[in-house]
Formats: sequence, structure tokens, C-alpha cells
Amino acid sequence: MEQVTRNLHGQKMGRKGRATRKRIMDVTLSMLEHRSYKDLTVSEVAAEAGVSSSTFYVYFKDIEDVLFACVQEAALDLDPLWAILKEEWTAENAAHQVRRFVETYNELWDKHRVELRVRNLEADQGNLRFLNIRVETTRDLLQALGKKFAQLNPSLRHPHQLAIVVHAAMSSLAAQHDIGITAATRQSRHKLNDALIELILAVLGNPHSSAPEGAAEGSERQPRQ
Amino acid sequence: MEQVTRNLHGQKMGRKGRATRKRIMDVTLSMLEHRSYKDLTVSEVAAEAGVSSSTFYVYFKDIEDVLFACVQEAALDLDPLWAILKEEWTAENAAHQVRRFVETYNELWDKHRVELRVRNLEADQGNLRFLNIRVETTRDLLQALGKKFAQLNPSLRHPHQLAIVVHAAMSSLAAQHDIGITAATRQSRHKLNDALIELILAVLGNPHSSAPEGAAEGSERQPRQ
Amino acid sequence: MEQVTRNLHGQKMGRKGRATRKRIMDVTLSMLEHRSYKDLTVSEVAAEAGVSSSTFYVYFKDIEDVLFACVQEAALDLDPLWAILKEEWTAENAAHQVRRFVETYNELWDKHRVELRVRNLEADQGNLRFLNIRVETTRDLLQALGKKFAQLNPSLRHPHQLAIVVHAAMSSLAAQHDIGITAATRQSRHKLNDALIELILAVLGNPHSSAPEGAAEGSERQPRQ
Amino acid sequence: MEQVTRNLHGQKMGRKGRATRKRIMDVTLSMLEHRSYKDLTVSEVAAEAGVSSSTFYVYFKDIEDVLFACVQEAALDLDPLWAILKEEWTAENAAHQVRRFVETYNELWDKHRVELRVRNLEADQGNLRFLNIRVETTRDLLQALGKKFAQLNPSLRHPHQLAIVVHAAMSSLAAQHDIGITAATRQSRHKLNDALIELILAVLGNPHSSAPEGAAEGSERQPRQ
DNA sequence: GATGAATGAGAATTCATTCAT
DNA sequence: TATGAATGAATTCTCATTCAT
Repeated sequence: MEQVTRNLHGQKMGRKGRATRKRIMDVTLSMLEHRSYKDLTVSEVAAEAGVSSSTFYVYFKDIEDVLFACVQEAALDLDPLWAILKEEWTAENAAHQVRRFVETYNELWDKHRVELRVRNLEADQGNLRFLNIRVETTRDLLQALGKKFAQLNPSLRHPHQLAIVVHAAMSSLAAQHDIGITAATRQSRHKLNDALIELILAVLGNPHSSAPEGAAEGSERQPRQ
Repeated sequence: MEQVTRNLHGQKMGRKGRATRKRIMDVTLSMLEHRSYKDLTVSEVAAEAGVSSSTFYVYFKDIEDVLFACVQEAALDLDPLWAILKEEWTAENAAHQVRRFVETYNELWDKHRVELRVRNLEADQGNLRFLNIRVETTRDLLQALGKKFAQLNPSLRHPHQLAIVVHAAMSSLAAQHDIGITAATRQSRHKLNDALIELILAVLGNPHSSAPEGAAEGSERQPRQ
Repeated sequence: MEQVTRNLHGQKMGRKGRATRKRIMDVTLSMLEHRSYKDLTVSEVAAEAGVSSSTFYVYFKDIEDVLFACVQEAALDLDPLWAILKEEWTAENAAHQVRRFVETYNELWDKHRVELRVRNLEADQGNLRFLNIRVETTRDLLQALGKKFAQLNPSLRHPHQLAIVVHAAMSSLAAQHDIGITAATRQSRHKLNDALIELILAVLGNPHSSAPEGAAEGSERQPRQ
Repeated sequence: MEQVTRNLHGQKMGRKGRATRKRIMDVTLSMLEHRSYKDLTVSEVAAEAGVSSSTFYVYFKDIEDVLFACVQEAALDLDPLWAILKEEWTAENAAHQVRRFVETYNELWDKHRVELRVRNLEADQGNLRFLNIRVETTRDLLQALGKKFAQLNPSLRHPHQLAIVVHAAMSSLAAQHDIGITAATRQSRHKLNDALIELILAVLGNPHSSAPEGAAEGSERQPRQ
């Protein structure tokens, strides 16, 4: 992904220009934490960013344009997941690796919640460029995850589809989790992760049970089956 | 859910009024099959429904209001799922019942795709009334599903959470499936369902293999390992 | 002023019809106690009166029409003032009569505040029928008042103009007095009346000082000059 | 009263912006000379000012908002009255000063008739910001006038209330005077002023007779009794 | 005597967008 | 690099008003 270096007027951006552009992006994201996408206006974003709306148009075509830029940026941030996938997954550490994968995935959603939510929202409605970037950023990852599954349990009939399903569950849970943040729902996030992991391990042949590592947060004792 | 009997002008609705109201709802849903929610306008909807936009405002406050009414209506249509949950789930028929549940769930999404997508989209953005109706319509269902899981596999640590996770996967898959409908994606839908079912059965202790029943639509039958 | 006996559809009004018509008038007046005339709508008035807006049009052409009817009704209620003017005003009872006149005038405003305010508001903006009814209801009264003035102090250069001026003061004070009703402003109303009466008596040659009759309300003792 | 420096879009107003804003205010006032307040529309005002209605909303929220700005401006124009109140009022010149005060007051109404009428109309209906500005602009003035009264006639029981009453009369007369301008009513304005002045002087102890100074316009001079 | 139902007409309002500076 | 100023073009929205029942 090449660096954006010129604004929409074709001018090379200097330090100040880049700062303004970044500010608009940041402000847009932070506004979306509390407001609905469909009600966000250029003037409001500009005002919040401390520039006039004319200035907005120096850097972006419209709000969607800003958000696409944000989504692109967020898409670069998959390294932590790849790191895990590049390690060895064995019957012995599968439980551990699966847990790390799920938790890292959640962390990425926490970090890029707004961008990912917008990406999915647009993609689900058929917006092509968001659909593409979702496919592109997910495909290889799910491919790799599917391979891990296949390798851990060679008898799986659809390892790749399984990866897709697991991913569907993860992203759906991650997308919902922060709504109405309360101690109660926070707690249950861990339980949901535990359930998800249990599910995955079961299909992988459940090589080893997985005790949650930071087991402090209210997940109940687990009678070994 | 009590019957709506008065329009926004406080008039009692007669047959004609109810028909007009319904027409606006239907038209809104069908337009959303091909257009983005945030670009839908009252004037367009009204025109498409064959009424003036003033008439629109006799029955609804805005587009969101129409959609909420649609979501409410769709929420009443859960009987098919409840029917399955009210049957006996045994080790012998678990595979069968799980498959029926998943497929029925998919059918409901196919029938109410637009309403459910909008419901989730608004809920995910924190819109309270959509959030509430989502919780309300899902809660008891997942409770019941969790019980089935617990009963089939008493050693499950988090049967209820498992139901939530399974539901997350189902709805995420169902929500995405129609984008760019092609023979290819249709096929993969069956594969994804198979994978999902495999996943569920695995965690339930995989009592019996599940061969897809209506195997007509190109999903490969694969004799178990 | 002949009785209104037919509605705008030309139908003779029976008991029920007259009741509905009256209800609309009453409701309009009472709404104007707390809302601005220019924001009042037919639908709101109708709703408040418990009828549909179609029904409104059976009895009145528009809101102004209702109000004009109200103003006409209020205009019939000048007898208390005429009663005082028909009595004898002598040097001895002048103070007493002036005070009665002023206080009775205030009572009429308290009773018909809304109608009179609307009448003046429309008249001041040049609305002819309101202008006329104001002139008609005031003319003879002021004529008579001027005569009393002339009779009590024959040296007055402009007794009639004086009556007009006095009336201007009275109505202006009466119109403002209820704004922000507090114990404080209520009290000051009596003081203002005292001042007004003092003014009138002064120009009448101040035949006898006028001690406020119900002297309870905080008006100070009055050193004789 | 601090200078308005930003428009409703938050932009700093430059020369051009200020001019446009002023033009809208001027046009609004002049339209109200011949039209009723409640029928004035934003589109009409904008058109008359030679701008689009969008431009109107750059500077004002609605018509009331324009008018409030006008009223604020008019409220600054009380210097001529203050000038008179800062002079010495003696038994010898009282008649002269009172006449000057009354006539100057009338001139201010002639100059700001529309603003003042709207201010009173809104205030009388309970509109708070108009109520406040009326109180604020009148309070000190009446205070000062009351002091003059008290000083000229120390035996007055309610000099301040007297000032209020006198003001009520003045403003009521001034407000009505232009309705149906005719030679006849013009003449009577002078007579009414004369009557008012006579009234005031009477209560002040009538130190000296007051012959109208600019006696050209048909008001009869009447040598005192 | 009353009112559902619908709407025409126009007014309010919003907003993205342009352009000269 | 930034922004006042202005607006076109919709869109929303309101309301009085009509008419058939």
C-alpha cells in the first residue's frame, strides 16, 4: 500500500498538510464511536477537526473516502495474527495457540472497531471497494488458518470452510461486544471466548483442554470431561 | 406486541389506512434489497409506494421508523425455530435437528434478510431500540438452544455461551451470503453450513454423522472419515 | 350582535354542534395562554378540542376566525364599565369612582386577557376587522369617560384626548401585567394602579385624595401634600 | 453588547459577510412595515435581500432570530432620551423638558417602530428573550425618569410607578399612531401628546404651563385657564 | 354531525460543493 | 495551505384543506 503523498488538488503534502489530513481521519473515527455513520456530515467532521469544510475537500472526496482511507490503514495492522500463524501449531500447543489467536483477534477489533465495523457495514450492503478490501485482508489469513486446522486434524472434511465459520463467529462477537459496556458484558466476553475456543478445540479433536490463562475474570472451574 | 391502531396524526386507522401503511413498509424493504440504507429518501419511498410524501408522514416519522416497524414484524416470525426447539433432541437425532435448526435459521434470514441486516446494523451502531429488540428476540431462543446443548452433552462447560457463539457464526454467515449471488457462492453456502454443523456436532460429542438431507443443490456428500 | 346559529356548511346547529363550536373557541383561548399565536395550528387546536381537523372546518374558516369570534364575545362584556360611567361622578366621589373604574378595567382584562391581547396585536398590525372592533368597543366608552373628566374639571383643554391617554396607560399596563406572575409583580400591580389613579386625580384637580380601599397590599401611607 | 463576529456556520465574518447579514436585517424590517409578522417567510425575506434562502440560514436561525438582532440594535439607540435625562429639570423648565422627552420618545418609536412593536408583541406573549431585553432597556430609563419626578414633586407617593405608568401611556400611543396614517390621525397625535403632557405636569404640581413649541402642525394653542 | 384518508403547495432546512482570495 | 462566502439542489416537513363516507 503506497503512501498517500498528494492531496486531491495534486499538491505535494508537506508536514502541515499531512497533519491536517490525519486529523480529519482521526476525528472521523472518534466521532463514529458515538454517532451513526449515516448521520455524519462533512461540515461536522471539518468543524470537529478545526478546519473549514473547504479544507476537507482538499484532502478527501467525501466521508466514505475518509473512512476507506482509515480502513486501508487498519488493514495494514494484521501482523500480530500473522505472527501466530507463522509459528508451529502442534497437538500440544493447539489450545494455547487457538486462544492466542482468538484473543489477538479481539485486540485488533478493540483497536480498530470503528474501521472494521464500517468496513463490514459497507461490504454487507454491497459496496465494492469495501467488499474487496475485506476479502483481500481476510482471504490469506483464513487460508492459513484453515491449513493449521487441516494439519491438526487431517480428518476434517472442510478445514477451510471451518476457518471461515470460526472467523464469522469471532467477528460477529467482536463487533457486538462493546455495545452497552458494563462490567457484566465485559465479563461475559471472556466466557464467550472460552466457549468459542472450546468449540474450535472440539472440532480439532480436542487434543488438550485449554484452561484460560488469565483465569481471574470469573470463568468457572472446568470439570474435565 | 399490541396492534398499531392509530396513525401519527392520531386518527384511527381503517382498512385503507392500514393498507397504505403496509404498502410503505413493503416498498421500503424491497428497495433496500438493491439500494443502500443511508441513501434511501422519504420522497423516493413514497413515490414508489404510490403516495405523496405527505402521506408518508401520516404513518411514519422517518425511514428508520418504517424499518423499525418492519423489524418488529419480522421478530414475530420465529415460530419455525421454536418448533424445532420444542421437539426432542436425542443423541440419535442430534445431527438431524442441528441441521434443521441451521437450515431453518438460514431460511428465516432469506425471508427477512433486509430487516435483520438493518436491525444488526443499527444495533451495532448503538441504536437503542434496535439493540433492545435484537436482545429480546434472541434471548429466549438462545436460552433454549443452550439447554439442548447442555442436555446432549452434560459435560459442556458453557452451554449457553456456546449457543451464543453458534448463533454469532450463523448470523454472520447468513448476513453475508447474498452478496454477489452466484452459483459459486450458493454452493459454498452449503459447504459453510456443513462446516458449521460439523463444528457444533463435534462439541456435542459428535454422536452421529450428519449427512445433508436435501442433497440436491450441489453440496458434496462425503462419507464420513 | 346576532347569535351564530348556522355552521359554515349552512347547517342549523343543534345543541351538540354549538357545544363543539364553543369547545373549539375555549380550547383556542386556553392554548394561547401558553403558546404564541403565530405558532398555533388548526390540527393542534382540533386535537386539543378532541375533534378531527375536518370538524374544525365545519365551524370556522381558520384560527383567526375562531379568535375573532372570541373577541366579539369578549366585546359584549363591557357592562361593568358602563355601569360605573352611568353613575354620578362628583368631586366627592371622584377618587372612588376613578379607582373603581380602573380596577374594573383590570378585572375585564384578567377575564379576557387572551382575546384582548390578540385583538390589539392584530389591530396594531393593521388587521381591519380587529381594528374596527377595537374602535367600536372603545369609542363610546372613551367618549363617556372624557365627559366625566370634563365635567369634573371644566378647565381641561382636551378631556377626550385625556381619556384616550388614560386608556392607553391602563390597557398597556393591563396587557403586560401577567407576564412572569410572581408575588412581587402582583404587588406592584396595585402600586401601579395607585400611581395611575394619582395621575388621573391630579389632572382632575385632585378633589380628594384617594386611599386605596383594600389597603392591605403594601401601598405606603400617603402624606397629604 | 459585544459585536457579533461569527456566522451560524462558525465562520468569522468579513466585510462582505457583515454586509449580507445587515441587508437581511434591513429588508426584514422594511417588509414588516407592510406585512404581518406571522406571514413573513424566510424565502421571501431572502429573495428580497437578493440572496438564496440557504444564505439566510448562514446568518440567522429563523425570522425571529433576525428580529431579535434588530431589537438589540434598536435598544442601543436610547442616547437621545438619556441626554435629556442628564440635563437639569427644574420647576421652570419642567414643562419644556417633559415635552422634549415625550417628543423624543415618539421620534424613537417612529425610527424603530417595527422593532419595538415586534419586541412588545413577543414580550407580551411571554417570549423570554424579548421580555428580557424590554425590561433591560427600560429599567434604568424609568428609574431615572422617576427620580426626575420625585425631585420636581417630592410629595409624590410613587414616583417610580408614575414613571412606569407614563411610559405605558407613551408607548401605547406611540405604538398605535401609524395605523391608517391620515392627516386627521396625525393631528390627533399632537393633541394626544398635549393631553399626556398636561397629565404629567398636573401630577408634577403643574409648575408652569407648557405651550407646544413647534406649534406648526395644527395643534391648538390654548392660553391657560 | 363527524372524521378517516390523502394531498398540493410551499416553506423550512440541510448539505455538499465551488470558487475567489 | 486554508477559508470566507454563497448557493443549487434536494429533501424534509408542515399544514391547511378537501372529500367521500
